[in-house]
Amino acid sequence: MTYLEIARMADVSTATVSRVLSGAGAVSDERRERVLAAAQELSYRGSRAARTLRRQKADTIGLIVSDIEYPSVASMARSVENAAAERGFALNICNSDEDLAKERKYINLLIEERVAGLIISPATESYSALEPLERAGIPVVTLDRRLQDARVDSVLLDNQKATQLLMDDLLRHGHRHFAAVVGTTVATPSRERLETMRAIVKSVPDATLIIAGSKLGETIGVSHTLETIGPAVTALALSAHPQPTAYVCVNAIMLTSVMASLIQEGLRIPQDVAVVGFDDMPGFALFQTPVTVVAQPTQELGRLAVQLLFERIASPTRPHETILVPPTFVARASCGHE
Amino acid sequence: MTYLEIARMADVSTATVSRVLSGAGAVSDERRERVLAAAQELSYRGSRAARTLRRQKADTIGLIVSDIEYPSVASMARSVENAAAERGFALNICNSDEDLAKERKYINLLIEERVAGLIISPATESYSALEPLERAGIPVVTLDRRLQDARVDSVLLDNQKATQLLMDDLLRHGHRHFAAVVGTTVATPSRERLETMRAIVKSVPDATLIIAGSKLGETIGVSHTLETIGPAVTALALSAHPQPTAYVCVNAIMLTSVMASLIQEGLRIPQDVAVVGFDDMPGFALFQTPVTVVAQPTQELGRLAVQLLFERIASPTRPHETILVPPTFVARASCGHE
DNA sequence: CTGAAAGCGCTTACAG
DNA sequence: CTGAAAGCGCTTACAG
Repeated sequence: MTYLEIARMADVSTATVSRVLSGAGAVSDERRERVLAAAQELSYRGSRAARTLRRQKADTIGLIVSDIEYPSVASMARSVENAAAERGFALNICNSDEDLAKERKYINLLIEERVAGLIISPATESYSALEPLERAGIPVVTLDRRLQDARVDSVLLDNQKATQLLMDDLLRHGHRHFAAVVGTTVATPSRERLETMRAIVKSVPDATLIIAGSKLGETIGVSHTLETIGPAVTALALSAHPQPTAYVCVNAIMLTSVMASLIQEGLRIPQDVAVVGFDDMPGFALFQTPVTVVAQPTQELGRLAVQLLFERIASPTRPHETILVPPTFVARASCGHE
Repeated sequence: MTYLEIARMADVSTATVSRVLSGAGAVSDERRERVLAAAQELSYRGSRAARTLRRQKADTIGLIVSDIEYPSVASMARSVENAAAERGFALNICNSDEDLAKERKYINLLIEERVAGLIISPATESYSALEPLERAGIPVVTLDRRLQDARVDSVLLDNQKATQLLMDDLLRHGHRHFAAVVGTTVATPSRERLETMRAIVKSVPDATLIIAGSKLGETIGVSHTLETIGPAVTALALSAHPQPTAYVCVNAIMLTSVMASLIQEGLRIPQDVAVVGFDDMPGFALFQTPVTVVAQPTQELGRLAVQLLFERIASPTRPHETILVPPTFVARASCGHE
């Protein structure tokens, strides 16, 4: 099961075995054959740990996401996995649940794994959480999010544009009173989308905006979010003056929960209130009121993140880059009355 | 960054450092303090590769699923991750896409990682794919699926019971002509559900059953499945004699796709046809026709799989166990007319 | 193109 | 409770 056994069987040195099996270094055809035959014969199975220890670097990249249960996150993760596999790299996926302590734990784990690089949707926009990675010399790309200071490469949706698309449509449908349904506003998507909404609302006479979100850490887990966010948002919004007529939801799960609560309150969509959101989801087209959303090109986001990461690995000193990916507006019925 | 540096700073041996930091072996309080202080001071970060190489076993377990983009799969994976983390184990998640070659590749990868155990939803029910794991001495639990011969521990839904619940309801609603919407029938859930449907249909006079599935390997990826399965199933079913009035779908994505196609064909649900399925999904309650399903307790399935795996690790020779978890019937509107 | 040899950072009998 | 020393399975300058 080790190079030594193969070396003996093939009557070569372990160095030669390594050169053949790792694909690095020139070996004569004749010896190569013998090594390959011996490896086959012994049904040799390598030790990634030995290789990693010796090279001080694993053939693995890390991926820290908020929660892979979210459909768009799962889609990005699949895309990252495929792109990593194409390059011969394994992928280590971790869920932070927007929890800084968990994020720190997983960052430490991945450093101890000596991953060749890390793609992360950081729980905050502060660089400090990522500092240990820099000290460990591990390249980082942020996905779906970015940092306040551009000290890493980033790939994310053009949130400003996406929000604009949604708001334009709602304004065109006559809406003036908005509710922003967000989770933590410490992370990029919610913060950027909320900021854009604020700016737009400010520019429209008599328009209002309330923030109907959850406290940090309250939206842990899809099923929990599904249960809690709708009732919380609905209670807040229905007691506001003026009451919002348009709900803009930061993701598909929150949207589903909010819509269910509004319907339960007896409100009709879109006659009484509009409900739109970011992220498409299978089934949104089949809802009793089909859901208008801006969709993220999740596959492309994942692919670009991997591409950027490997470019960074290849040239560690190149200037940092931020790629903003354009959203797709999917007009269905939930955006409101004329 | 290594034990040697800590050992020097704390004026102890590397053996003592190891005993303190790995938590194994008795060390005097005084020395323990010194080691901990030195590790802190040097902001020490361990090498999992070194530990794994030395112990010939990683503090990691593997999880091979069909496709984590499926909502119920993601939910199980999260549950497995949490249960593994509780025991101090990292988790390595791989997607096989029901592809035997990919599955083999990932099994090899996890063997080379020297994982302490593997939880897998195998792409077939044959034991042979798992044989390399036995040779490598890696304990295995199958999740959501089982093998033809009970040579491993298994945790899965009670598919017979689940199918019975769905079929009883449809029969009560007057349906006699059924379409089974399945993916590959090589894997457990589809096979067991289909078999149960066959048996039930056989026992009801004049009842018919058609299999409206996809060829093996055709259902790769959620978005692809979503696009292709509905049209394929609809085309087949609408040309059948007699035409099915009830569609039983093996998972939430297929159900969504089939429902969309049927509606597009002008059929009303449930007045013209009933559509029910396995696996609940966020939003099913908000569909224009809310969807009747049997839900899987995905969290429990994941938790039980980890529990079984660690019991197997602790006692490798105990008899194999298969846990059948009961389904939950969620009656909504799509199950049909009276 | 080839091999001898050192060494990556841990753990673990073994002896005391 | 403690330390010296071997060794897990690879890779990689180095010398030829």
